[in-house]
Amino acid sequence: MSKRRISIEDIARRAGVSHSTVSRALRDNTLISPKVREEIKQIAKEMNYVPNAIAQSLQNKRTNTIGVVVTSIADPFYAEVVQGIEEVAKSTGLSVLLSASHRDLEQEIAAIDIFHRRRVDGILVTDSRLNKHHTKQLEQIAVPTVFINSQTEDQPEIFHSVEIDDRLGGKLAVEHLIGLGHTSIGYLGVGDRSRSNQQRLEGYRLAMTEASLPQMNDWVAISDEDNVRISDVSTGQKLVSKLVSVGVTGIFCYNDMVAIGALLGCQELGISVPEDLSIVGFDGIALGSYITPPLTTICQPMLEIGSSAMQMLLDLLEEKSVENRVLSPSLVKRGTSAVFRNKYK
Amino acid sequence: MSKRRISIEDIARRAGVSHSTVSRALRDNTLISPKVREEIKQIAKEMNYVPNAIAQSLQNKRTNTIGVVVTSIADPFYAEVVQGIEEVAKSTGLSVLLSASHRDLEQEIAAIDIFHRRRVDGILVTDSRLNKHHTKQLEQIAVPTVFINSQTEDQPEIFHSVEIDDRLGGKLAVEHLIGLGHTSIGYLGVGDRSRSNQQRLEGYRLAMTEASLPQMNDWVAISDEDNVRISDVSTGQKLVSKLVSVGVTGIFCYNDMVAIGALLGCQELGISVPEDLSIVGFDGIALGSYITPPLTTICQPMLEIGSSAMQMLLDLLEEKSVENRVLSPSLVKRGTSAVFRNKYK
DNA sequence: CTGAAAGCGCTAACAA
DNA sequence: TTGTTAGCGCTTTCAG
Repeated sequence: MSKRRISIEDIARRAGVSHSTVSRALRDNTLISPKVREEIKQIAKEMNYVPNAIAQSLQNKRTNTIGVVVTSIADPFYAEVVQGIEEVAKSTGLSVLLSASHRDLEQEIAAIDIFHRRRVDGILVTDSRLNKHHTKQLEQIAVPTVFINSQTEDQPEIFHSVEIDDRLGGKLAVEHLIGLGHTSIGYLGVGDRSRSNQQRLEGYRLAMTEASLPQMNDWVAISDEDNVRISDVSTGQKLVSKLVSVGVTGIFCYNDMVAIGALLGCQELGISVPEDLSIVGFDGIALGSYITPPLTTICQPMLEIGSSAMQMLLDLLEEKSVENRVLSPSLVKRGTSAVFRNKYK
Repeated sequence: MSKRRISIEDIARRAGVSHSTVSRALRDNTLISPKVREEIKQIAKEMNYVPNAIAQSLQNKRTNTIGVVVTSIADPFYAEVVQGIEEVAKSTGLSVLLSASHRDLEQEIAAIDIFHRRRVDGILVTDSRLNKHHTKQLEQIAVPTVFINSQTEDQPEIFHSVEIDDRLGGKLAVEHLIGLGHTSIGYLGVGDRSRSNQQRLEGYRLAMTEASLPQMNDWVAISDEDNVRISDVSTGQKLVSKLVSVGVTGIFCYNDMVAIGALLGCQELGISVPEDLSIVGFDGIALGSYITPPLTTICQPMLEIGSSAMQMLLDLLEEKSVENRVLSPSLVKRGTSAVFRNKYK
């Protein structure tokens, strides 16, 4: 905090009033006569007074700060979500503290704990790993918390959340491929995001079943959970050959980064997309539209996810009752998916 | 901050000691006998005590918080820089408040102002628009501040900064193209980033001059500064045709997003990269390596920029003297640049 | 080794 | 309409 700053006492002395008069004047309290109010504000300005938000917080029991836990700051998906969050936070005068969990439960808990000490007014957590064993802790914290796309399978009911309908997304992706005439369709998933991966896979199965299409075990490739942490791109790049070798002509990938990896893998293998293989991603990150061919994907409304989670938090702060939200993703048709054509015809 | 939390007074009462003893015990002050210390810690744990960082800050005149202003949270370049910042901040027990300026001076100032009220210990600003007219204000704020890749042309000496050597970067890019045999080389820049655009252009000119290559005015295309704010990708996409029509065979783009736009533009125009045209970007964002062909670029050490700016701030906080840093970018050869081949040979 | 008391900068009863 | 006084929860002299 450095040096000595001007305080309301300094202003009071200069204005020949008490410090509480200054406090009131600066906050436009109508008890103070308009004239005095203006004078005091003028003096404050002259003295370059900057209110001490820390002292205000201690008194008001409100920090006007929220904490946001993201998996990684450089993750293009959550970057957009955070942008949505920050915009509405800023417009309501809230500041945001940001911390990365790297999908690690320990780090997630540590971040929440720090937020707690700092007495943030609310917390937003993405991709949470918290499960019911932590429910008690969270209850004690007693800070309004909203989870965004939580990875917890057994989510306690007391949790507030904004989520994407992963199962619907998976279904849409696969239905799209089926609509293009594909019948041998694979799923390329990640092992370290239990819930969303599971749901997207369920969507895949659902679509296959509804279309009365056969399902082979080896049409589903999921990266090893306990693997050294490798990037989603590498996952896609490595596993795509496995799927191709068992004859699928369309692949639904867990997300856009995996899909891009798959695309890269195809290039290496000399497989043309979408001529030989159709690929569908998930997320709708900007990157997807810049690659060649542009990626067909299931788009999550990222900004909206962020802004509505933030809005939910604001409601919670005002003690309004809120309802968990499940947002729907939508298909964005681009260049990596095409009508099935039998090569050997 | 909600409800009533456990305070050291509560613990003191339960332990039958004074609150100052508790305060000392919890911070492992050796004045307190080891036995009492342990007891008190035990009680604190049982009572789920969480220290109030706000009260501590008020007393200590230190918030253990830094403020970071970025142009946009979803900007892939600054996202990586912030990641570098956050990592070292976290390791030193500092939390980071994040705010976006959208390259707007007003918003930048507003963000800094809020950080000031919140009494952050230090501030990091990327792409700053602040000029010497604001020097006084900044001096008054008297909070250690480090600028990252500032856009200010007349940077006051009192500013601390970490910058990339844009001119060197530009020179490297163009020398690379010259080395490939290109002689008609264009620059595709942006009008709203005065300093870095200027410097990169200078690097371009320098390389051309040193190679005794001719320079045409219409080989340089720069987006209209006062234009409605359009994305860098659109800038590249729109302006590339202009450059191509005047016969350049290689283009150095202001940054990777512009380069990607240029690439997209080429696709529309039926121009093959790198066969008909070589393109070099700037930044080295991950995205560049996922597109086809992968982007040749001038890479900035993003994580290092972030971590060294943060390190500089830490030194400033410890009242050490610091020296401004200018980091060197480096060429990353990938697929968008190739040896010049005369089509009409 | 421990406690009493002051104070960080502010807000808000309660008085005047 | 304004001033006095008491805290918010903590750290830190200064006594004991």
